[in-house]
Amino acid sequence: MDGKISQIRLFNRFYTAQLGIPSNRFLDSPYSLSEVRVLYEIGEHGCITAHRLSELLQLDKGYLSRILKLYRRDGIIEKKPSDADRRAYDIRLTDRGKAQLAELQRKQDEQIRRFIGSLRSGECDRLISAMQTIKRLVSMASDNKALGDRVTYRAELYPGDIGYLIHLHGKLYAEESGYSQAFECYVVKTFYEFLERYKPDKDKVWLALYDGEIVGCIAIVDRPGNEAQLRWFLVHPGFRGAGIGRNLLEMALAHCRERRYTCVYLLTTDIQQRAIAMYKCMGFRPTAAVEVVQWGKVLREERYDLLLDSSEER
Amino acid sequence: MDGKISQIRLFNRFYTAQLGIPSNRFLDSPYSLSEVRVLYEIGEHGCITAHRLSELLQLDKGYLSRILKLYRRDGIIEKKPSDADRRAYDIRLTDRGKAQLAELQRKQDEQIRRFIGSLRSGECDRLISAMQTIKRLVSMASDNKALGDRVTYRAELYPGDIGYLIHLHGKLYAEESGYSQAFECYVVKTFYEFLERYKPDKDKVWLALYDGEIVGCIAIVDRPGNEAQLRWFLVHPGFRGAGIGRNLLEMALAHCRERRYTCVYLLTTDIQQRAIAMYKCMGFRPTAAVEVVQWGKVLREERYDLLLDSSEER
DNA sequence: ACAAATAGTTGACAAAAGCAACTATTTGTT
DNA sequence: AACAAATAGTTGCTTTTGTCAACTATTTGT
Repeated sequence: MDGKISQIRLFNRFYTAQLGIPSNRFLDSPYSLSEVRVLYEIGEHGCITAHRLSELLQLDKGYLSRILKLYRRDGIIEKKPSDADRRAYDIRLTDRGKAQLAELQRKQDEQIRRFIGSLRSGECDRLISAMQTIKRLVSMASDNKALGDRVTYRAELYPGDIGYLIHLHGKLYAEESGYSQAFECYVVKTFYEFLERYKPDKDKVWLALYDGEIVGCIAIVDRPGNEAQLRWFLVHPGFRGAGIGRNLLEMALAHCRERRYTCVYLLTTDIQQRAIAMYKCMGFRPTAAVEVVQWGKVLREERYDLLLDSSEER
Repeated sequence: MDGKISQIRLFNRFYTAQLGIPSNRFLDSPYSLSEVRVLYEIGEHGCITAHRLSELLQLDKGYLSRILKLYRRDGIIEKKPSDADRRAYDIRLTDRGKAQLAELQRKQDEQIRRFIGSLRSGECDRLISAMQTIKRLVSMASDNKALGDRVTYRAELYPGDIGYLIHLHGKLYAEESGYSQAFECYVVKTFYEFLERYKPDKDKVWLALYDGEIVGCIAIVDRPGNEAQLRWFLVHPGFRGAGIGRNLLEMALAHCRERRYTCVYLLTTDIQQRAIAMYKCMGFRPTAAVEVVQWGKVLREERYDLLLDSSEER
């Protein structure tokens, strides 16, 4: 945790240094940084009052008043008394002001262009997506919005999803349970078999997505004897404890009830205590167990079953 | 491209606003932002001259001189004439100065802690990794370092790699060539078959990594009759044109020569013109072709062969 | 050996930002 | 409806922040 904090502190320091923050005469324009920020903000809002501006930019209203006076003198903005409140004025950019703003943006763009000129497109894409990530997370941290609201679910597979699911299984089981590479090979095999005899009307995969990336999944595989197997249940460690696992499980079991399966079973190992607790909570009961040496570990492979009473459906 | 630039411009604006840049009385300390930046910089260097400080922080030397005077008055720093240059002074923090700096960092950390308090660990990890990405890319853009230097190669598979390779194939072929999901299933199958009869001494996979992430790969699969098949050749679109593909191909072919294969062949489709050009350039020649309807497209599947003359080895 | 450059200091000054008092209006309370 | 409290905006005054140029003491280059 402390490491994370100092990382952020370092980034802030780095970025302020990069931007060369305390720079006046912003980009050769006759205006200072604060003045330019005002210009941008007016441009963004189209029409705005001084009070709102000072709120948004955290500027002293006296100071702001002077900046606006300057802009009016230069023909950048025009003020007209607000209809709603005759103490206040609606401020908007004149054509000249719009031109000035466009010119500023052009200069800034030019600077950025030169700056990223040496980056390859893939690197540039990474830069931008990293910036968007920060923007989103930073505004989220202040919004204090719950994680659950930012996670979406999808019951469809898009190209790349299967590979990513295999990737997650291989990576997370290696990191968390010390499984060897052989486990990932096994996962490839299970997916291969699944895809070989995939029945779209019966088999189903649900994904939990955060910011477009898969952070959880679950699947139901049709088995002989009107049974269903629950597979590939996984939630990314950084996103656990927010009910994502529960949501996935509930979606999968709802599907099983709807399809009138008589029984849902799953195979797991004694290492997956967190998942097992959740299975038990949903009504699964252990029905078989066997010791195996697999994936570089000695494991107790367990089977859990949940009998579905379709009469509950009424 | 213009979209990328405006994204970056927006981020800069957003982040400066977030940091609340023009704030004096930094974090309730008796010092201003500029003064604190000086304090940080001295702390970081341990011992530094005023000239170097003004260079690093882009501060006027007169202004800096006054800041240092203030710090000396407050017992934050001590100056002693430099041994090397008697015009200059070595500046270091006193114990009191170190305490002051630590206190500042503590306050800043506290602020950050409160700030990220509402984030889940996975989100926080994303935030930090995004910040590191930006830091790295931004310093790289000014370093003007070539991409090639930032890409590493690895001839070993770690857990998660296979899944990620399948993911990349599924995603990129869908995006670039319009292949359907079925293609990814096919890739899963090819990997399944590969892993089933994997011969560590003969079969080989090479990965190109950028910032720890796979951006390219190639593999050699042992085939009957002393032949080798070249498979899964791929370079992430954002990283093409930097010689990564060529490097991968050369590594793979060097391996084939070393293992004294008589022939290397590969299967591709007419859509992959970019790869085909590279194959041809390395000496591959078309040997067979067949029209197929596959993966949602009508494709011309082509086979290319490269005969290896082991006498060249001498 | 001597001109040019460099590290640091200081005085004078301009720009940026904050504070408080003031006017004109609106809002809320009884 | 009357009136106190709050709000939008302006202005004068102040402090803080930062710039510029002149100056001293030393080092560097030729």
